[in-house]
Amino acid sequence: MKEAYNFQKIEEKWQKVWEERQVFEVEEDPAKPKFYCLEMYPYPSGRIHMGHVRNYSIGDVIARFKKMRGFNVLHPIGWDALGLPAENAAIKHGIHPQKWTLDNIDYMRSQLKRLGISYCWSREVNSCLPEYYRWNQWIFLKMLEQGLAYRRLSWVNWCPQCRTVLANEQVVAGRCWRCDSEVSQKKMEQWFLKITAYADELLSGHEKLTNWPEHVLQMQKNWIGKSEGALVNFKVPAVNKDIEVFTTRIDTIYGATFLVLSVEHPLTPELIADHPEKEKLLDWIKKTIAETRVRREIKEEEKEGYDTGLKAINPFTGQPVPIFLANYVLMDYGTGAVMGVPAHDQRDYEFATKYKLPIIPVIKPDSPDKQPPAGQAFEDYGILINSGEFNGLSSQEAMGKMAAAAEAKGLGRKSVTYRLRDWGVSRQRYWGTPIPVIYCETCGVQPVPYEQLPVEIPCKAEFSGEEGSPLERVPGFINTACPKCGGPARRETDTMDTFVDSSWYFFRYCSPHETRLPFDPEKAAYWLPVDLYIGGVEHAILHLIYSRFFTKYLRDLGLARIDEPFPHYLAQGMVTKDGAAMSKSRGNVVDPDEMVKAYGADALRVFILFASPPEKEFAWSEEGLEGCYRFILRIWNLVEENLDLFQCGDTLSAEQFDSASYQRLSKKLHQTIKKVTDDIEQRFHLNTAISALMELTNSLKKEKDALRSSQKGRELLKEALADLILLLAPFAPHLAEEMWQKTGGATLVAETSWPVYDPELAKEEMITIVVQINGKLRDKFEIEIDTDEEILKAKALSLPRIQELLGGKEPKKIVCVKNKLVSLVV
RNA sequence: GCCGGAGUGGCGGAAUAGGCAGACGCGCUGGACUCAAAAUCCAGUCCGAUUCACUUCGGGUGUGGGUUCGAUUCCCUCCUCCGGCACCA
Repeated sequence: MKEAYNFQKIEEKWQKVWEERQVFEVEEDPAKPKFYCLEMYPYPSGRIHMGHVRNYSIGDVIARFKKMRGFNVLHPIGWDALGLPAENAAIKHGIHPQKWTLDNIDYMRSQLKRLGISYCWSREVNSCLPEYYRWNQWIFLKMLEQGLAYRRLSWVNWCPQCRTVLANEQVVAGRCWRCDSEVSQKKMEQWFLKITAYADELLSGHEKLTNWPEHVLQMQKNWIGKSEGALVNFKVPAVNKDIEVFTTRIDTIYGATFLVLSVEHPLTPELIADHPEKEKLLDWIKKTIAETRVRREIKEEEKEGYDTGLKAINPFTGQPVPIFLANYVLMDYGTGAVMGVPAHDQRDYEFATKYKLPIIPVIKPDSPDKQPPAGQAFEDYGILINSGEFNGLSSQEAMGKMAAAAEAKGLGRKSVTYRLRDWGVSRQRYWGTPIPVIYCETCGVQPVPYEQLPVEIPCKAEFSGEEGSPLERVPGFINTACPKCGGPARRETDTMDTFVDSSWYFFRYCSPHETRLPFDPEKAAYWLPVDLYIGGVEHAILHLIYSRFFTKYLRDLGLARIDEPFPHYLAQGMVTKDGAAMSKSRGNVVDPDEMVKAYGADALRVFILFASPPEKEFAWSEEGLEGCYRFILRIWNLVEENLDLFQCGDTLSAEQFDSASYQRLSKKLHQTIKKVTDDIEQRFHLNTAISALMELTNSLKKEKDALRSSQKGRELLKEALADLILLLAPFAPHLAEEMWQKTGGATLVAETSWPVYDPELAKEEMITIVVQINGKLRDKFEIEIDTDEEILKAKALSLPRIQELLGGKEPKKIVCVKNKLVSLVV
């Protein structure tokens, strides 16, 4: 009696078994090779979406596969549980952020379990619990001690909608990355982490990341933005001060006919102190600062500047040059001051033209065809002219010599500048890690002593949505005693950017209940680095660069022993429907719950892995899902129909051995094992691995009747079915467990070894040789593998069709490739 | 503007080292089963010719060129789409 495929019953059954038997719980085991498989932990927004299903299904295939291959697999999950939406929910629906978050986690955990992902649940990490975020505070204090965490007054990106400060990375095209409202500028005391101290290593470390997608490395490179050049001092006799500029083109310095300072430059007030139109200037400066940096970027405004009336001395020419203030110079890059070389820089050219400043060419193109069109600066390298003793040198030679000359005279030096800026971590928010700092009127800024950690988020607070952090209105939180003098003091009310949490959570998984340190260094040394990290490319810059920074810092603290946390990063593609990313506003969201209900977790997993390779975009289609459901059903029926083979005692007596059929299936089986293994292990092409399983299933269906008519055939059929079940296990684990049990498997599939193929049996013994004439396919023939080229040639020439086409002519040339083809040229 | 990635049937995609383009799946067409439908099973399905037919021929991987006996694959040109950066001195 054939049993119908009841996925609901089967999936529930095996999820329970895995949980009860703690199949995926792991401990360090030096005897086994380890494998740390990690997917980006989710923000508990309420429900799992298809992007999560894809991310976690990919990871689960790898984790289950590695386990079957004998690895000690760590496959953890947790929750990126602090953050803005919880607070918004509190404002909107009056639910406490903690309750909202914990409820969401409970539901999403159940969803992940329903998908059958093989997580080690005892290591679950939750960043909104004090036992986790106290270590954010601990790390922060360590950084504070070493000057890597610091506080300064700075212009910050301010989102009026979210009423908070945003990191540069959270501003996208001048808008808030979350709510899309326009970002303005505000000056505030802010905490920063000195990621720039690691700028060079973050860049050079890329060399070790050979298993990262090229475009992600490129994005990080752009973000770090290293540029090598020189710092040069221009003296300003009128105020007896120096203005230092950064330039990557010191070879053009003889053409520097003016200086331009950012309006925010510290010397600005002094320079305009005696300006006749001081008031007008101050107004303009105010306006320019108010106009956000961000907005300037969008509009690419016309360059606008004011002459301060003062002169600086070009240290190379000795000539005085005017000093301007202008809107196109950024204070937070380089020194906030640049030398204007209008002949060789397009921006300076436009500025000089507008304000009628002299344009002196000092670089000549090394070939006439490089001459730029009229109205444009010549920005390429070339040969120096009008440059005194440096005339005739190439730009490259000149840069070294001129920097050395400047240095010798104490006028400058070689220098490297980065676009990367320190990481502003202050947030005026409630649902975040409190920054563990106390302000005392007498003692100033005091760190919270380690033994007082954690500084907990106070339970009671009001969520009115008014400006400022809710923490500012919790007296019990704010008012405290100074740890140094014991006098009355005030707590910092800013909380940390949630990217701090995710910068080290992968360490915490190694020892999630550690109470003395953020994590146990010995355990971390066993598990780390993460062998495979899988997640969306939207985190290519932020999360992945912060995590690399934290890893290097934790290494320097002596806690970690690795330089890079994720040597292998698999950037998973987006899930789309109707040509666009799934989103509520577009109304094209497909709910995983409904799909699991209708087709089962196994079918959903198989489909989401089958329809495109992991790194590419994935287009949702319910027909496709149905197709995968049918595939699963076909396997189920195939196994059901042949269950008798697994019963003890062979009752079938027919004996008609079909050798051809036997050979075909045997070869197909071993080739499939090879292909599925290689596709998962080496290429992560899970889609082609599944298609190979489909092919094997089709072959089994085709050959099964012929095979069942002999003892030997039945043995092979049995073996093939058993292997098919094992190969299927990483993709459709519930189905595999159920069928494995039905066919008499004593162990759990999850604890069974991966099938091994016999290379001899996987080999083709006959191979098709293609015959081409002038590159066109004209005929083909079958021959034994590894046949000598001479024989191939003879055979090809003897083919009637080829002889006919040659018409008695001798080929001019014959190319023979073993096991491939014979190519004739006439 | 600069940097990176990608363009293959009606659709998602395959071709792993330069060697039979279109595996596998969806969709579609025809057939079987059925009173009928659904489900299932079988066959076909790149385009255009050609043959009663087994067939045979031509074209074909965004465009145009190049290297090669041979190019989806390597090189150059251009087009389109996607992503990142963007007054960075």
